[in-house]
Order: sequence, then structure tokens, then C-alpha cells
Amino acid sequence: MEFVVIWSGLANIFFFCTRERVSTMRTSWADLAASSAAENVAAGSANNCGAGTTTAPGRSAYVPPHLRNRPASSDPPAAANSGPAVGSDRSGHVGSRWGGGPRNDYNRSGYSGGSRGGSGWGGSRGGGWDRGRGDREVNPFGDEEDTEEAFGEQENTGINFDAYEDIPVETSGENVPPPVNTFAEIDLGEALNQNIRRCKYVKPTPVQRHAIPISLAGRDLMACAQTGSGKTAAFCFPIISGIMKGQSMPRPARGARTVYPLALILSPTRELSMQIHEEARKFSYQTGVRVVVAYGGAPINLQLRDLERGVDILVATPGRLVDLLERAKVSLQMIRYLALDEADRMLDMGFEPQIRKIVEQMDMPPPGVRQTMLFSATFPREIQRLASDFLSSYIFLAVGRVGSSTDLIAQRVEFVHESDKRSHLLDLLHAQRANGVQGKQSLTLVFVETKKGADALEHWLCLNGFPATTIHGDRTQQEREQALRSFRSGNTPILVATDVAARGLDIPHVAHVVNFDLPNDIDDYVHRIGRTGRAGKTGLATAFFNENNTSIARSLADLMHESNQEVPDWLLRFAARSAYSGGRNRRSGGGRFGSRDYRRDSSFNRGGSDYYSGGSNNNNNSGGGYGGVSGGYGGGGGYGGSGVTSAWD
DNA sequence: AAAAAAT
Repeated sequence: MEFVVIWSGLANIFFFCTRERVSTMRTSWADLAASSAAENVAAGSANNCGAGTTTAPGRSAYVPPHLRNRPASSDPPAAANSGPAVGSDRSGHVGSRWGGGPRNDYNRSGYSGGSRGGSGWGGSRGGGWDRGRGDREVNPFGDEEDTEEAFGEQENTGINFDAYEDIPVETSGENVPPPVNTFAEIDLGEALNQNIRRCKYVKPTPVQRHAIPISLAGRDLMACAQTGSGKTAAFCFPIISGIMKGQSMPRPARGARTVYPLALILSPTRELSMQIHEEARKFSYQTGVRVVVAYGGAPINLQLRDLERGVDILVATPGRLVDLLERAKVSLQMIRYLALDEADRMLDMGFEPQIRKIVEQMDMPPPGVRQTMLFSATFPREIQRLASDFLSSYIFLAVGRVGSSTDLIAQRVEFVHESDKRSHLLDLLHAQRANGVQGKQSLTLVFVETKKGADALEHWLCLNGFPATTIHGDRTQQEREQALRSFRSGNTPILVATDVAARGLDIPHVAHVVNFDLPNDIDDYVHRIGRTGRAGKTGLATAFFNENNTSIARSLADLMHESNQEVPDWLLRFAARSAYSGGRNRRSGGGRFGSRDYRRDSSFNRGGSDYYSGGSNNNNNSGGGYGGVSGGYGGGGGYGGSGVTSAWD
């Protein structure tokens, strides 16, 4: 039968302390600014703010595009860093668990060690891409000599582990492998260990501590972890390591131009795919494992050429991948690892058919043969149900407190009428500027609802002396990438974005996320604010709320409450009003503990209503719904039920 | 109702 384990540094009290604030984490704007290290400006060239809409007073810091210099070191976009940890870790290898899972044997069976080398494969894996062709692997760390100093942005490589110390973790499923405390405990292989050192990761983040052993044991995984907590490495390390350790076998020779990746990583936006690709390239440097990215909006020919040079790990957005599959440029029949990042988004209405096509209707090995890993910060139970089609005897892992937003993000909500939003935003920006909290070291990300709205606001901000740019789906891919570069580098310290930028993007120095227009879905809110407060750093999120946002009032109030945020009385009144009048979102209920394994509360719910069910209870009752204490859930009935909200109703 | 994702 299934059993549940709760890992926590403070296991027996985590339930009762979820309301405590980690006080050392809390910081003011000024502190935020001060703690942001100088960022070297890189990308020059135009953002759409400059030339056309030039104007205005007070833009002292703003340098028009044609005057911007372009520093010599233009190479590494990869230097954009994310992820955790500094320092080094020993390389000791402890007992190897390799080949432990049935799936690890998959690649050994049959062909074992086939030396047919149809495509330069014999023996050394890596598709022969850097052998025999004279190709040289570009150093993704962007440092020519030694890695030590070139990566000098210490500040943003350091994850604040204190912030994660007492984080509650829930796992469920059969035979859950225990977590590890150091990278050294895991046998990832020397090449990968060296890259971990180059990335200055000292020790694994909580999600990594748990997810990596699970994956290495060959198990399928559904993982729910806070934004900014190191998920990418959590699924990349086992994949890379597994590919290195696996016997290489010849790819089928069919269609000389068809390539056969061993791992597939899917993500919902092009920019996120790019980011994952860059990370994965760093992790696989000099391992012989080759990572290729494919996404729409960019010339397919370049991507095809890249693929033909060999691919072990393919990172892609769904549309472009389907295209490649239909052209028979890519076959999935050798896939051993499948990872879906932002998995709940990948399986929601817009994406599900495409994902099903890729995963179920092409030539990918079925669950149980391949290994599947799903990651997201939010995991609605309905989506969990869909996702279970892709998994085999999987382990559910939830890391982090309430709703995957963190105490690291100070959330504010302000009542702002629609007509006042612009001037209110301007007030905020002026205040930031006055505090010195704005500019290259301190970025502001503004979310709006529509693409047109994004353009309009960007233009207006520029007119008013605040250099801004915008990213949304109506812009060309070039423009999107340019906007992101310009924002990242601080040349344009304000980015107006639609939800295309809501998920996954790791942009250091985002100090402030403004929800100019609130989303209708609380999960989208969680992802949006997760663009700040990353890698253990603090951040600020401000939301403009008005009568158009009543549908999110309840879940927003719940979320803020559970994240130890002050909830304004007026918001509680909106929440109370909409609570029973159907203010429920398409798929979510409200209260939350990130998520819990839907397999575990199926017995509790009758209509499959709310995936978080116990969520709002968790912090309120001390009965502890987790350790399987009976009644933890039943009482109060989650949402729209009775008695749940008594603490602050 | 909107956004994203192939051409």
C-alpha cells in the first residue's frame, strides 16, 4: 500500500509553525536594492522604448539605443544565472545505485553495447558530435581560462539556504527513496560534479535533495515545488547522469535525417525552453551529452542543422516539436526520459491535445518503459488526474509551504480603480526611483492582461520617462528575445508582460512584480509573483485590485493569509462576498499547501471540486491533515464549506 | 475572455 513520509528539519512542528515568519528574510525595498549586486550590462541595442518614443524629463539614467555601448564580452547569454548554491562540493562517490530501477535496464537490454556505430556512436556516447567533426564545444560558462572568477556574480549564485531550512516536504507513493543532503552523496559522475562546482552549487536545494534520488532510482515523479527553488537542475542532473551511464546503443538507421533523442524536455513558452537549454548545456558541458533546443518563431533550418549534428536531450515547445515529428525529422522511439516543466500548464486546456499527441500518439515508449518527470509550482488536482496517464507508479513530491509562494515575497494588494491604474503605477515607480530602487540593479516586471494592453502601457511608461519594453505573443520572436535581454541587462529596467512571462523565467534582480491587471486564476498569480524572490532572495509583489477582480478575491485572500501576509479588510469583504457566489476559478479552489497528492484525498471528495481541499485548513487547524491523521481534512470541508475561515472571517 | 504554441 501507499505510505506517506513527511520530511522536515523540524518534522514534528512544521504544522504549527507555518504561520511563523522567517523574520530574517523580510526586507524593505531599500534593503532589496542594497543587496542587489552590480550587474554587468551586456546586451546593447534597441528596446522599443528608445528611439521612437523618446521624450521626457527625468530619464537621466536612460541611454538611447544608438548611444549604448556594446561591451566586448558579448558571448554568454548562458551567464544569466539561476539556480542555487555557491561553492564547491566534494567529488566523493558513494555507493552507486545505478541501474537500480527497471528502466535503467531498459537501455541495457537488447542492444547492450552495440557497436554498430551507425552515426559515430560506437562506445563513447554523445553522437560523435564533438569527435571527428572538429566541432568544439562552446564553453557555456563563458569563461575562457579557469572557471573560478569568470563566474564572478557571486551574489546571484548564492542561494539563501536558511530560507529553506524548515520547509515542509511531503512525499507519497511506494518505496520512496530517501533524500540526500549533499551532491557528493549521489553518484552523478565526475564530469557532472565538475559542472556543479562550476555552477557554484554547494548543496542541493530541498526539491533537488528529494527529487534527484527518486529519479536516479528510476522512478516516475510528480513534483510540486516553489518557484525559484531549483527545479531545472532537479530534472536535468538525473537525465544527464543517466545518459552518461547508460550504454549507448545505435540509433536506428531509418531515414538518414531522422534523429533520436534520448530525453525530451517540454516547456510552455519559447523563452523558457531557451532558458532550460542554456542551463542544461552548462550541466552537460564536457560530458559528451548533447542538448539541442527547438521552438517556434525562429528559422527551422538552423534548428534542423543543429539536430543533425546529434542530440541526446531535446528541449522543445510543443508546436515546433509536432512539426518536427510530422516531418519525420525527429523520432521519439529512443526516449528514455520525458520531463514536462510547468506541467500543469502543459496539461491545461490549451496544450493538452498537443501533449497527448506527442506523448501518446507518436512513437514514444509508454510509461513504465520510459521514465517520466513532471514539475510545477502548482498542481491542480484535476491536472494531476490527467497527468497520471503519463506516469507509472509514480511518487508525488511536494516541497514548500503554502501555495508555492514563499515568505520571501512580500505581497501587497491595493485597491485601484481601472482609471487610476496608470497614475498609480507611475507613483510607485517614482517612489522606487526616489529610493534608488530601480535601474540596472533592480528590475520591475509589470503584468497586464492583454497584448494590446501591454503595448499601450509600455508606450505610456516611455512617454513618462520610464524606460520600458514589452514581451507578448504578438511580437516577433526577435523582439521578444530582445526585450528580455534588454530587461535582464538592466538597460530597460521595466518590462511589461502578458502571461507569456509568468512562468519559469529566471531573471535575476527582479525586485518588484506588479500585477497591474490581476489574473483570473490564482495559480497564474502564484507563478507571476514567483518571478521575484528567487533563490532565497526577497522580493516584492504589488497587485492592483478592483471590482473587476472579485473572482480571485477569495483565493487571493487565502493565499496571502497562508503566506503570512497582511490581508486588507476590504479584500476580506470582497472575499466573503464572492465566496459562495461562485467566485471559483476554472480549476482551483483556494486554500493550498502547494498541492497534495490527489491520490490521497480521493476518498474525501465527492465532486472532485477542489484539489487543494485541505489547504485552508492546514494552517488553521492544528489537527494536522498530513500525517494521515484522520479528520484532518473532513472537518470544515475545504472550500465554501463551513468553519474554515473562522480565524479571520 | 486572454494567452500560449507551427507555418
